[in-house]
Amino acid sequence: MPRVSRPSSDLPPGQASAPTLDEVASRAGVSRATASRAINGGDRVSATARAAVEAAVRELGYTPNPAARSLVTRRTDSVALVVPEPDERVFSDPFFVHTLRGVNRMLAARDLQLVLLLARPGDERRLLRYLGSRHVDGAIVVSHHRDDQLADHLAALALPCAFIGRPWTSADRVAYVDTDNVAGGRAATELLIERGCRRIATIAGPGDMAAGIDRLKGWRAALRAAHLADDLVGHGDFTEHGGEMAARQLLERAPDLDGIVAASDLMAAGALRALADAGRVVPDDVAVIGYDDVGVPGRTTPPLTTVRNPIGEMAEQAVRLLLEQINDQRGPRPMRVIFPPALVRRDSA
Amino acid sequence: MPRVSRPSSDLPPGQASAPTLDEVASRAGVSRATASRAINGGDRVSATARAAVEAAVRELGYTPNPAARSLVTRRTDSVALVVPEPDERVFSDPFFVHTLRGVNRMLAARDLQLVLLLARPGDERRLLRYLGSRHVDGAIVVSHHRDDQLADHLAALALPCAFIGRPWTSADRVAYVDTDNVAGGRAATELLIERGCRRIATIAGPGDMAAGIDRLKGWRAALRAAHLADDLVGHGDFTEHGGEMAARQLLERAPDLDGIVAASDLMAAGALRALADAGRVVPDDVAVIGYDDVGVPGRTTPPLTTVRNPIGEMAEQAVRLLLEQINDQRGPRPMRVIFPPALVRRDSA
DNA sequence: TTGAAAGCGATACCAA
DNA sequence: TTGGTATCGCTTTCAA
Repeated sequence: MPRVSRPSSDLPPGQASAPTLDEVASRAGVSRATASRAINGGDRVSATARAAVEAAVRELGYTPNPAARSLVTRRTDSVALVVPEPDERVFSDPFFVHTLRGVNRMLAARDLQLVLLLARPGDERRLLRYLGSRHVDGAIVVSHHRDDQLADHLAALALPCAFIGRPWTSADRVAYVDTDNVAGGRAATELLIERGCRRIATIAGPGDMAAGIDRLKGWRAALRAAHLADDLVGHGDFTEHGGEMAARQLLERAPDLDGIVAASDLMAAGALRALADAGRVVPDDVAVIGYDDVGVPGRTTPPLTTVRNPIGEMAEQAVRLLLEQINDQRGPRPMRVIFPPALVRRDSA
Repeated sequence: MPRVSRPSSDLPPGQASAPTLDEVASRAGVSRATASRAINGGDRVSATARAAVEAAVRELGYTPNPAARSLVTRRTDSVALVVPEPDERVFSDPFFVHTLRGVNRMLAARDLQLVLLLARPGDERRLLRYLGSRHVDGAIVVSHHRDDQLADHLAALALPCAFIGRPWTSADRVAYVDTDNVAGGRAATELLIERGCRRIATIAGPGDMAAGIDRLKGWRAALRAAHLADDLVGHGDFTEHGGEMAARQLLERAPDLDGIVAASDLMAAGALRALADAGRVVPDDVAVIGYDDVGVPGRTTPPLTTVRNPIGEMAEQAVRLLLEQINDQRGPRPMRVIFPPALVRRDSA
């Protein structure tokens, strides 16, 4: 049992109720309307009035009541980041963490607050209810899975939204940013082929996420174009452990494999570990290439060659797409930004 | 350059403006007041009226406007989770991730929304402005550092708040939950002593966090009580990499060390790696003990003996402390809940 | 440039 | 149990 203690205290009796605009106005000797203008747009206010209001604001420590404000502006100045992930896996993936930080930074720059919506499968109703009641001006959705049908629901809500990563359904009805994952998978595979690999496996991502499917498709296309076998498919869940397990199995199935295309850096790192355990030298015996290029690649042994996902720009564009919808009163409308993949060569391939 | 495309679309013209309580009321054939009662408290409403209102709500897809509601209730029904961490490190620490999830779960159970406030050092003003303007009903603060003086500021704001981990300052003015880190550090060290270790090092946490300092203090107390040397102090930053580096240095300084007390599991995992590289067998050559017991310990080789931090319960109690303040109109008042440490024996010590 | 006044959409008091 | 109405704090016409 925990120890609970409650020190005796003689704190001030209650919360000093926050000052209102009225108080600011009367202290500044102007009307509430003028005070409001001085604080906001600032247009059409005399310098004297503005100065007086600003002084009053400072002296009183005034902050506008956000509820009152958004009741009339119909803006909440906050944006939801929706993460439809049941478990904590998402937080251990640098891709997601950097996305979160990128989005947060872009929003902060525009004085918008991020509201984190962690949605477990059962929470979906809650989630939609929250979004539906306009607590937020819009939503950014990451790590989207096949079954949540989030895009359908959001499109139906007519709530401005932007997906990071192409949604499974309603891709023509909602805005999203993505990289060309097919091209990325293909480029990664072609690099190994050029290097001389002939027995190339892949560790694919989850089958219920667009990125996983697309990168696999790119791998397959490259192999077929080169008339190489495309039977070596392992499956991981974007985690390091999953990548390690998958690599072990692949090595068992095909001891002659000489290349691995992993659908994420974390999985590639796991594969490196499995290869080291098996006594294979990277890249001489087996070349390995990852995906994402964030956080992981510099720290592995050897440093990972990978396909770069421009996370910062993706977050930036997602916020831009969202704001366009929020500001254009016409409501949600589809738009997409697709980034080309970029190979980053280090030492693993 | 990214590819931008904007498919032609013929979407519905604009957002159907959300239905208001008035519309619900008139559709149900009752007054707005009755409709409000039926939807909320539900007390003092006839069964007929209630049924009519509920039907109207369903047909119209009505959701209360949160801004209007909180303008009068003076509640926002949302709570901030404040994370004063400059970098993404915090997200790679399972301790933090589980705390986040625990808090989110407890809040969701009470229909409160979590608002994530990631505060970089420069953002401190922004942060306080946000909290000061009563966007949220209260705040939970984790991963608190010496320099941010957050506790002082929050106490001054008179905003209900609860810290997870004892705050540096104002510990007597704000509520917090914590584990007894001194006792934990001591217990961990005593375990190694009982095991027969005589040259025991520690990898301490950051010097600007209470948990880091306290665990170090416990380690020192145990060694002194046993008349053993307490000179082997390494420093890490709660990361695996930091733990590995610290362990390497310690091994160099004291090749005869036979025990390591790490202030977090992640750092212990790093130490395990360093020891393996150095050819030391754990626990026979060197016993290792971690701290936290979440995520990491089962996955290391060998599995980590550690000190358990009851994260779930801590999150639960933090939310409870916060809600007590929110519901008792008397405003913030200090309270603490301290959990006793619990050793979890596995194979590393 | 300024101020008076009309909402925004809910809750809650008070009579009925 | 119900309905009328004041109120929450702010923005935004509309006249002056």
